[in-house]
Parts: sequence; C-alpha cells; structure tokens
Amino acid sequence: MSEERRRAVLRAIVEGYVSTHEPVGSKALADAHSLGVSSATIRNDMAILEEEGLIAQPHTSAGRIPTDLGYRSFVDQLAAAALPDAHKRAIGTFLSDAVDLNDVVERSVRLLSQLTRQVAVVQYPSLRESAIRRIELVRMGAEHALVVVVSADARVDQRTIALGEATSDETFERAVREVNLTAEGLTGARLEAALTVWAAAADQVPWAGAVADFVVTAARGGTVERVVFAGASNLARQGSGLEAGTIAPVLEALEEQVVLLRLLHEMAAEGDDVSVRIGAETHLEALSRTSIVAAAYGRDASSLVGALGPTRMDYPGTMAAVRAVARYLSKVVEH
Amino acid sequence: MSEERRRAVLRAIVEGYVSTHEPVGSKALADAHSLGVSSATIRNDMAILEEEGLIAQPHTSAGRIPTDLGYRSFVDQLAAAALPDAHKRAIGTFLSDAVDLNDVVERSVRLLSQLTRQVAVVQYPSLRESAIRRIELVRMGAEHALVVVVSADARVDQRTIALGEATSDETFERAVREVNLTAEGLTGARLEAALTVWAAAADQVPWAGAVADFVVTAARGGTVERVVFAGASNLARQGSGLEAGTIAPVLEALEEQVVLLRLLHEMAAEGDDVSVRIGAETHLEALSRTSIVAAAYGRDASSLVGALGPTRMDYPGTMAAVRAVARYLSKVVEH
DNA sequence: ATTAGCACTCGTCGAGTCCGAGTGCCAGGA
DNA sequence: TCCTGGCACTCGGACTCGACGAGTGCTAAT
Repeated sequence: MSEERRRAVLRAIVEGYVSTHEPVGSKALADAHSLGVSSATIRNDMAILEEEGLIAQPHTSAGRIPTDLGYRSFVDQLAAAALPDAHKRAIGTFLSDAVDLNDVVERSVRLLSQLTRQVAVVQYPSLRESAIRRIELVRMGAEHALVVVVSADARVDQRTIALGEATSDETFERAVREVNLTAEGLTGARLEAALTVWAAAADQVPWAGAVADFVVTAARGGTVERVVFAGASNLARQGSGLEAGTIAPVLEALEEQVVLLRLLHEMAAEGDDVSVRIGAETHLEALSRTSIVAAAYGRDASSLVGALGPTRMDYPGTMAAVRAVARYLSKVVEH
Repeated sequence: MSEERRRAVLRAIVEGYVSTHEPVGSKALADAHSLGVSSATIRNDMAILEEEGLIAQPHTSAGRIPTDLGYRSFVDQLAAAALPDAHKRAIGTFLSDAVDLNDVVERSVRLLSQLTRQVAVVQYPSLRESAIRRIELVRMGAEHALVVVVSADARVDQRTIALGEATSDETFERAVREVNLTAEGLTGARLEAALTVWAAAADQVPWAGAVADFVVTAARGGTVERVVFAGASNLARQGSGLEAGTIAPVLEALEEQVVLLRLLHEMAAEGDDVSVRIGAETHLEALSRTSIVAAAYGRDASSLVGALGPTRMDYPGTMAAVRAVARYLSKVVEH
C-alpha cells in the first residue's frame, strides 16, 4: 500500500540528500526517482513521514532532510550490500603481507579509511589468556630494569620496574633463571600461585613482587586496551557535511581513548553483524552529528573495527566495507 | 634610531595580531603599546616595514598583518623565554612515571600538545647500535613464527617470518638455542658475520637467513622511523586561525609519515637549539599556512620533538615549551 | 486514493547605501 | 632631520530592500 511507497520515498530522500548534501523536494523526487506518482502525492507522504519524525525541513520552503530517526529506519531496512570487487582485491593485497600484529592493525585502519573515505577506527584485539613462554629482564641503569614477557600466543609485553635498592649481578641473574623456571608454560591461577610463592621466597629480591604482578597481567591478555584511528583528514575535507565548529570535538573524542572504547563496547554488546549508531544514538555530545558503523572481529568477536563519519554518510557502502575488513581481520588474527 | 623603533613596531604588530587574530592599525599601536610616538610616525614605519616585506595589509583600510618574513624576523630577534613554573612542574610529574619507551613518547606528545595548545609531534628515538641479549622464536601455526629480539639497551623488536616448509619441533628448538649462542652479546659486523656463518651451516633450517637478517637490523637500531602526533583537535578548534579548507591537507600531511619525517630531518640538520619553520619555509604546500617549532633530543640529538600550528601562533611560548620537553626527553632517554 | 492547481512562505541573491577604521600625504614645528 | 597634527580618500563590513523562486499545504476534482 502507501505504507510501502512511503518507505520508498524515505529511501529516496536519504539517498538524494546523501549524494547532493542538499534538502530534497517533492518535485525533484517525482522527476528523478520514477516512483510513478506525482509530486503532490509525494508531498502527502512527506507530511506523514514528517509527523512520524523521520524527516524534517530546515526551514519552510526548503526540501526535506532525514532526521536521525529517518536514517535509522533507512538502515534497518537495508539489505546487505555487496562490496565492489576492486575493494575486495584491495583488502587482500593490502593486508596479506603484514609483518606483525601492529602492522596488521595499522594497515587495516588505513585501508578502511581509504575504502570508506571516512575516519576508520580499530580496537586492538584483546587477546585471551595465554601461557608464559619466556621472561627476560634487562638492567637499565642502577635502579631500573625492563621486564619483557613473551607469551605462547606470540604476544610481547614490556614494562620498566624500579629495583628499589642495589641488586648484585648474581642475584639478578639468579632471579631471571628462577622466574623463568617458575613461570614457563603456566597460565591463569596456577601461574599466579607459583609466582606468589616465588616472590615470597625471594627475600633478596625486593622487586620480585612487581615482576610477578606484571607477568600475571601479561598472561591475562596484555596490558591496556587501545584504539587507533586514521583518516582524520576525511572529517575536515571540504563538503564532509560537518560544520566548522563540530569537528574539533570529534577529534577530541577520538584522541580520548576511554570514551570511544566505552562506546565500542556498547556496540559490541548488541551482537549484530554490523552495528550502527546514528547521531544522538552515540550518547556523546561530541559525536551528535556523526554516525559510527562497527563490526566485531577476532576469536570471540571481542574487538571492534569501525568507521566514523557525518550522519549524512553512505551507509550501505560503509557497512559493506566495514563488514569485509572485519571478516578479513578475523581470518588473520585467528591464524 | 628609528631602526630600533621599527623592530619594536614589528614586534608589537606580531604580538597584537597573535593575540587578537585581527589586523592591527597604527592608532591601536600608538595607544596601547606605549611606544612614545604618535600614530603618524608609526604609519611611516609601517610603510617601510611593508616595503621590506615584513608586513602586509589584507586590503586597503585594514590594519597590518605580519608576513612569513615578518614572523621570521620576529622569531630571530627573540630571546629565549622562560617557561612558566606551572608548566615545568607539569612536565616533571607527567613524564616521571612512564612505564616504557612507548609510554614516554605517548605521554610526551600529549603533554606537549596540552602545553602549547597545538599539534605536538614526536619522532621515535632512533636508537644506536646495540648488542643482542636474547632471541626468542615462537611458532604461530604451522607456517609462521614470531621472532622477538631483546637488545642490551632494552629495546624489543618483533616480526613474523614464514617458515617455508614444515619444521620439526626438535630442529626448531635447536635453532633457537643455536642462534642465541651465536648472537648473544655480539654487535655490528661481528654479529653479522657470526649469523651468516650460522645461517649457512644450518642446512635443515631454510628460514635461518630471514631470522639472521632481522636480528641484524634489530641490532642496528630498530626497524623503521616513526612519528606520532596528538592534539589534532587544536587545529580545528574555533579561532585557530586556519580557514576551513586548509586543515584537511595538514591532517593528511601528519598522517603521511614520510613527508613529515623528511621535514623533521631537514630541521634537525640546522642544529640550532630550537629550529622554526614558518609558513612557506616548510616547502610543503599543505603546511604553507602553518609553522612548526622543533627541537632535537636524545643521545646524539638525532630525534625531534615539535609543535605545529598556524603561522599566527605564540612563538615565544611554544619555543619554550618545546625546548623544555626536549630537554626532559633527553634526560629520560639517556637514562 | 490520487492529482492538478493555487495561494503562501521564506530563504537567497544582488543592488544600493552608509559608516568608520585605517591609510597616505603634506605642511608645520622641534 | 625627524616627528606630529590634520585632512582627504579608500574600501570592506553591515545593513536594508525588493525581486525571485523553490517548495509547501490545502482544496476541489477525478
């Protein structure tokens, strides 16, 4: 019925506005989009859509613009779009010769920002618990040492600790041997127990506790969560659709890891294939004019990759690109 | 003589324009800056300064604005300004409890961006040659392995390599022991020679060459040069003095490591305490509206830290902050 | 339910006007 | 020689005004 057509009108408005950046009027729709009805009918539909809160007009005598709700409705009705072949190939070639985890993440975020012409965001994979393979201690000056922990799933964590008081070379070397013997191959609770015993027994080594703590957290799956982004220039690019004043807060939010991480976690909890937050749905003042499209990747789908841009963005295309990169990343991370 | 006063006028113009963002006229100068002369005299001086290319007027009947050359002259006459005590303390507390090199760099760049309210840039310290302390190999799946090299100066480099064909666990373990025995404590040419011999002898280990190569480059001082930045939002902040269109290219340049690195290298070569590039002096189209203030840090002063902002920026303050952070970084990096 | 027609709204654009900040220049004074 | 007061001049910014036109909402007809 007309319900059907109203959806079509909404879709046409969204597509029109996204591509032209200008409010779209009933006449233009009737002419271009072959809906088979006259502009008057479309006007009636528009009036209803406006009542439903899906579109709005910036001022009388201007065309209509989708509201956040309108975009939401549009996105929800969207069938998964296919990614252009050229992009598919790009993903393969771009990511295939990455050289370590850092490199994979770095390349992914660049690639995604290029595919979507938006700001790409990648959360570092939060690796799961893993056994200890080797612990290395390197002296740095008289009072500090670097602890390097290599775990069985090929992660490397490092941190400097204070030695507190002078430690002789012999006791230092002995501590290294001991902690390796104690920790190697262990994981989780048993690792923690063994290290606690060792630290308590090593009475000549006041910093044993610090080492033990760090080794345990490293085994638990790395230190802190991190997010990297690329393509910030896409925000500022002429015609991005963001007014001058709105982009500084967005950049701040991007550099403010914590707030972004929380948002990503929320989105991950939704459990969809790709999850989309539109405008105010981000619940962040700074991002109230932007949308974010994200997809989970990795073993237990615990990490996220996404793209962030103005609410007026190409949702089908962005979603396809994000989905594809997430799939590929999953493959790579799971080995 | 009047030469002296003309310098003062230039300085007053720069300071006035920097703080108000508006062209400054002769009347305002005569009133505010207690130069002890009338506006007419100042006008005459201005005419001369304009002939010399140090100032310009955006249009007739507007005040004067410093040109790039004007800023340059201003900067060259600048005595080293002192950093506010509050900032000094901030540097100490902020950087003192950094936990590893990454952390130091990360904190520095954030701190500097806050002190200067500009985009801060830090080049990773390019560490010098160093002996090998320990090499760790971790299998990843059947066909790849991760090489982790810990060097004596507490650097950790890692990279995945392809194993080529199936390798038994025993040969793998043996290779690890052998390569450690071969490389430990060595450096430079002797390291390279020893590893070449080992790789040639290990006929059951086709990937020995790849390992040897990576170990040598790691010993040479790490993999690739990197630059990190923070505070991009300061560029976009309302009233930064950059027109809407100019900030996208700047962000692009920042993300484009190579081009930025070359510029920093050039500046390092100048060998001043702090080195300043103003506007077109950067020789980069994208940065033609921005200035960059940089100072070297580290052992052989081989790495740079800097701040980038609109040509209309607070040079004395920025230079002081950059200098201070560079000093502190030097201290930390040299242990 | 759709359409054609019509009156109405309101933002944009260009022309015209005014105002004042700031200048350059000149003649007179230390 | 250098500085100053005075004066005519320029020109951009802000404001007003009116015409234009895109786009709408409503109503009567199909």
